[in-house]
Amino acid sequence: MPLRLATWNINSVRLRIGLVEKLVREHRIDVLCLQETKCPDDKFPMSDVRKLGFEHVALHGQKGYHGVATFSRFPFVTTARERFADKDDARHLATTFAAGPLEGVTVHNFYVPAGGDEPDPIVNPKFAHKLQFLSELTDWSTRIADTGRRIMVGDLNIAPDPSDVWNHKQLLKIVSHTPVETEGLDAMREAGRWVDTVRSHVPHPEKLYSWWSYRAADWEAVDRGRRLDHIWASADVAARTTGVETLRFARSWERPSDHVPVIVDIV
DNA sequence: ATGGTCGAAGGTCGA
Repeated sequence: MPLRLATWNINSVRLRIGLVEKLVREHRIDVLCLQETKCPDDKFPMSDVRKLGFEHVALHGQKGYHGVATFSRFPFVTTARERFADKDDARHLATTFAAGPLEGVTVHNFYVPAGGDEPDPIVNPKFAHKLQFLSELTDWSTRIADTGRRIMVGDLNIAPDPSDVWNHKQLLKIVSHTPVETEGLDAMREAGRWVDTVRSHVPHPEKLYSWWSYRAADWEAVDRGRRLDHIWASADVAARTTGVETLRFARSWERPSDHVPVIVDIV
């Protein structure tokens, strides 16, 4: 049986720990990477996580905002909590597996800044911050490009291709799909020799989304989604992926996150 | 063209 690794922007882990349980039990998740936990480490619902069978837990949280967490059935060591773009935001967590199917593989769990509404770094410091974060991710990717056995997952807050958004032309000036962002993400992927494992299994131009705004009255009927959540891997690990799932129906779970889980199977 | 909804914190901000 392949290992199942999931990434999910949970938008408050304490509010939605029940949905985490549903995901893990119904989809046999072995490694789970969460973003936007919005939870300080000392308030994390650890006993619930242990009850789900995750003996190995790494946290990088802060009060109120951001926050990432990685759980696993297989042992790992936490190898980094890097800071980017001159801020101490909790947006990265690296874990390196010590045993199991991912032995020797490092999983990087990221929550990239959303960037605010106005796609102009001059007037919008949040967008400037996002672009700086992206630039530093490209440098970081360049530094590890010659190494194998790595996975990068998370909410990258960019939908890179026309088939990753409901309307390419209409979103060109909307933060998450502007050319400076999509080209930046492409540059980063190439710098790190990352393989977009989701698109390896669900090729363009098939539409694929992982996020739908809370603001739409009927998200499913309108279906104005974006693919903001990603699973990338070095070529050696990408070659071991046997399939991916994007759990669109999770957007209809009770009191849902605005993002849905994305899952990859690895042998 | 506009405004629409969430969550955590908590006397708003970030998404």
